[in-house]
Amino acid sequence: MGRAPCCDKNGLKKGPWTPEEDLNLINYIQKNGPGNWRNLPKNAGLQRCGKSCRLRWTNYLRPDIKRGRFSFEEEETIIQLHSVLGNKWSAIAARLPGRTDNEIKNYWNTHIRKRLLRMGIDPVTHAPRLDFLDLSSILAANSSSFCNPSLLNLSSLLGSTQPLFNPELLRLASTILSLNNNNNKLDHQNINPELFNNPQNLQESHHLFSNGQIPQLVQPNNQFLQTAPISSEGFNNPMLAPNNVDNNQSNMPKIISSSCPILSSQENIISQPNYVDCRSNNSSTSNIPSLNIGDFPESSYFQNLLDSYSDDHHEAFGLNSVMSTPSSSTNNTTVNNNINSTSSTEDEREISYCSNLLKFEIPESLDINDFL
DNA sequence: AAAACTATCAACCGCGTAAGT
DNA sequence: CACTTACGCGGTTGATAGTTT
Repeated sequence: MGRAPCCDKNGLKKGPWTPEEDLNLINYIQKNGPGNWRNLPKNAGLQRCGKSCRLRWTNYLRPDIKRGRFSFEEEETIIQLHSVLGNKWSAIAARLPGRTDNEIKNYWNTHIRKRLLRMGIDPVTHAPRLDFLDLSSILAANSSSFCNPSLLNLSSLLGSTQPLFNPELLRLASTILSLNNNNNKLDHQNINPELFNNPQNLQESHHLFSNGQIPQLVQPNNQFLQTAPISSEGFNNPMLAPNNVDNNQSNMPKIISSSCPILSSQENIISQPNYVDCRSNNSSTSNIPSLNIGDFPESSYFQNLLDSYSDDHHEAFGLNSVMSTPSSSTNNTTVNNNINSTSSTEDEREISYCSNLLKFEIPESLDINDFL
């Protein structure tokens, strides 16, 4: 069955609305209320298609529309909801009072999507993607820093806009570690467990485990990445290593700390309930939690990062809170002390996701040419 | 100063579907 | 039940403002 045209388009105006047209539409809707869009233009004396009138009203003229920059909380809410709902812009907009689906869609495509790509996160699946990264440009731009044998802060290496749980960077870190290890084995005690919380990094870092055994992980799609049993020798497994280690006992590059405001717990170690609890001092396999990320069928890597953060912060950003209390997200200002929710710049927001996750100390013997 | 390029966002288009006849 | 109509949604376009060269 052919679709009926929404209106007769002959002689109807298109393009940007004039102030007079806006006034006509506002006046008419104030008197008669919205609805019956097909007849509205004729009744309101507008040479417009009803669809155009509806769009103008719902996206621009409606009195309850909130205009201006999206707050950090709104942005976080959008990301979380998108990880669950996908491109259901109207559903997302329903949870963001004052924001229209069109506005959210535009903001997603022009800001959030690009940021996620820079972070190495697939904006569709919210899963880490190595192929989205242009690591060569990053390295080239910072090669002078690499050649400096002194302390290298990865944050400065990446510039202020580069996030630090970028999977490619984690892979680079893994490579640095492996290249500089004379025994081609890791000194597990110096490894930030977050390095392995990314399933892809974990998969690619399989050779880094001295015993070749990697904890079992379940991806969001519930497929097992690694099924090898976990060694009972906890110290051979970086995910289970105690955190009271001596960072000075090796000439390995040292991952000094993890202090990402979103990701880290007060213990400076990732609390990632859906993965391995790195805080455990007990190396027994019996204490390894079930690594199932299936609480939400469409949960994502990023989702879990955010949720892990929220677990430690009174569910300030938990998915449940977002889903159940549409307006709470915009009112919540307790999320993070490091995040200025209203005045943060684009770069600051990105940094807030993951700043200072990793800091590396690069030994003098390391040759940057190996990476270029 | 001007051309070229990029980012933004309002508006349009076509499709799916609920509601009406 | 079949058909028609209207609405709402998501993808896309294009005008314009801003930035870079």
